[in-house]
Amino acid sequence: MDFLSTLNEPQYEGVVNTEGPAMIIAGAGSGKTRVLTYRIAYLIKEKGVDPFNILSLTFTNKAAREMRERIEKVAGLNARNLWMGTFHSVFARILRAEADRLGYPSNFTIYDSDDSKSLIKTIVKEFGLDDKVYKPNVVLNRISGAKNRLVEWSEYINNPLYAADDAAAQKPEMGRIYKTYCQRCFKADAMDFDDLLLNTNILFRDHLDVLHKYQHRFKYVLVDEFQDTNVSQYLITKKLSAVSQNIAVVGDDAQSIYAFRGANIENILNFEKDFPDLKVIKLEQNYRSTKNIVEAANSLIAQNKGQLKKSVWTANNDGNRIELIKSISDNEEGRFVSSTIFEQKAQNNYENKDFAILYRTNSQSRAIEEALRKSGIPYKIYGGLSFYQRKEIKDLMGYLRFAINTNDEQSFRRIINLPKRGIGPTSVEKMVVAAFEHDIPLWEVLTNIDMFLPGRAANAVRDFVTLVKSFKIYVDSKDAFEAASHIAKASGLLKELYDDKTVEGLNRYENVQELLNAMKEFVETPEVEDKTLGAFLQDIALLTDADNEDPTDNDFVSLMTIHASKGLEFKNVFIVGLEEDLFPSQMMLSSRADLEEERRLFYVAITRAQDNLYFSYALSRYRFGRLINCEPSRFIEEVDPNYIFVNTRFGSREPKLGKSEQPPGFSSSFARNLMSNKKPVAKKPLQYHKPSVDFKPSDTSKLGEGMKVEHPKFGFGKVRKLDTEGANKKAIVIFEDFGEKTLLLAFAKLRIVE
DNA sequence: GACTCCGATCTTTTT
DNA sequence: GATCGGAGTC
Repeated sequence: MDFLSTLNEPQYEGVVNTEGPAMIIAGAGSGKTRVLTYRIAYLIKEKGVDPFNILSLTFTNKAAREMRERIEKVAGLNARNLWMGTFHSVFARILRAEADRLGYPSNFTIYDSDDSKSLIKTIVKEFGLDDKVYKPNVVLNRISGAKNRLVEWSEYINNPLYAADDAAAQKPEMGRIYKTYCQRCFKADAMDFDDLLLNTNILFRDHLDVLHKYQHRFKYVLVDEFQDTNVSQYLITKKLSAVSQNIAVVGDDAQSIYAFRGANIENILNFEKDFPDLKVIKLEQNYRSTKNIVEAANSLIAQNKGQLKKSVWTANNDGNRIELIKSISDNEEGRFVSSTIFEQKAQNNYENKDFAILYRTNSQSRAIEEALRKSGIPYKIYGGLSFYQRKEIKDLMGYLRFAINTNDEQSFRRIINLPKRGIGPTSVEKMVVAAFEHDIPLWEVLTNIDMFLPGRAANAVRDFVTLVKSFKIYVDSKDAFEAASHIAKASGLLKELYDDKTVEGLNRYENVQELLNAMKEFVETPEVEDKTLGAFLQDIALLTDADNEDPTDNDFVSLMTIHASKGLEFKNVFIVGLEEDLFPSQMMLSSRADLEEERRLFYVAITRAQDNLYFSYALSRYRFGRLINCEPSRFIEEVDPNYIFVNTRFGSREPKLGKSEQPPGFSSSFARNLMSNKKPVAKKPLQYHKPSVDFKPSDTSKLGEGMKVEHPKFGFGKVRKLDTEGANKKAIVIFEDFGEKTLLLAFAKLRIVE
């Protein structure tokens, strides 16, 4: 085993201790992936274990793919039979195989969080509740939290503790919503993300023969990113390895950043309890970063109270100190980042792909993006609105999903009136309710529509049913690409997009083509055995954007959230938007009061960097379309100042803003104050592009034809015509920048200029 | 009952 | 800067 010679002592231990339970605590940059891959390779080559008997669970599909490739390099091609993937994808596969045990068909649909949220929204509406109180996000989080602790709705409803909790939160109907939500999912032959784990637990709990089968099958279980697993996931792995005891978990408690999703650090403690003769191995040498970066990260994380004992160190060079940059605005911050990238590339021969810009929230990418575009630096944004979340893609997917599973309520709602066929929300609601009240599948209501819906709409539904039936024939007899192409055309979706000649319309059309291309590729891949549409949908249901592309593939700067950066490394890293309330996030602090998790997030960001690290904050920033003042993040002060070097390039002189970005009231003295004082002084938040005069609808009573007016959105214009007849008073205004608009006077916020 | 348009509202992170 | 919901119209 020549490859073993490259490992250090604890790494070696981590690889060869394959029998019995093991916990590998791996500090950032300590070669964790290496240990995992070598461990699997060692099992196959040295121990002669059949790859078929190894289950390796990772956090993202991408991590799984990378690991598989690396193992194949070391251990040869038979590694292909490994069971490797995310918890969700692996257990979705098992659930499909055993679906009948749970009363599900094996072609069940997987609801993504958008589907879940809209289902919750309809339920809240049907119950006649206020969706301001029962916000879909909040309700879903509550349900998700329960499921991840294996609390099913029946238990939830009967447990007075939960009822008391919900009553205290002014949401007494939560249990009822939970129950209905589950029933609706089941009826639609659908599982949400959490169901994939919960139902696996139920499957293993209620069907011991199935459990035994998989216990026998998976003789070796490996779990990556163990700190981010939730109770539901942990129990699955625990059950699977109860007989063989060959379970290895790898993780770093300092990098646990998914508690909001139910991740539970206590799993680590439970693991020690559940597997008492456990072998603990600590990887503490960091190979990734300079000494300055490692120590800075250590000094930060030392502030956290709850953590395992571990001391990360490195033999690498000191390297540069962390540069702290303050800027006046988020735009300037963007300019600074892009000019620094430019200089670094010129001076130190870095390529674009050596740079990453990390931020707390996706919405922060905009200002950075603009600056990079202006300086002609190629970049790529990860995350944000993912490809599969785009409307046009979801529309087509809705058709495809419905053709596979005609009980999928969410897809049904999406496509039933798209393109318009004269079936409005009232009719839709009638059909869905009918299915529920008569306890029959939705498809049965549709095929016997005369019994449930009178008149015109029924005809439209009949046509729709005929259309879907024809789609099903295609789905059954053709491959994914042919079936989807046909459906895209015959549904009229493609034509509608094609007819839209605006830039966005063109974009949408291309996106749909891209999806079809992906199917073509899928169908033409020789290793893919099942080329049906159903197989394709199963394949992509659990994909995320991050899985689609490899940042090392091409030469561009990477922009992403810190969460998305987990597991990656870059030579140069910018952490931008280091402002109080943004990072640490206001929301995180107020809702869960978990400063430590935010700090771990910062730790993750810092430890992505190999050579150079930059902290950056802006003293004013656009949020919610408004310019607000910001204070530097407390986290900056928590890093030992010995490792930080304050960049004075911009701080020493008064910043100049371009005219277009100077908000009213942004005087040079204000700017000076911002830069010199530690805390910016401003009596009121700055307003941007908001007219100084209040726009009131009552102003419009004095309106006359030919008058010059101002509108908060459209700017200046001239009234061409007033229509004061009848109940609907209208004004037709020709705006200088936006052309002719018809405004309803009851709502129009017009100000008379002269 | 369906459709259209304007204005209000909201943004934490993700499988 | 998108999406949602309400009001008004067809």
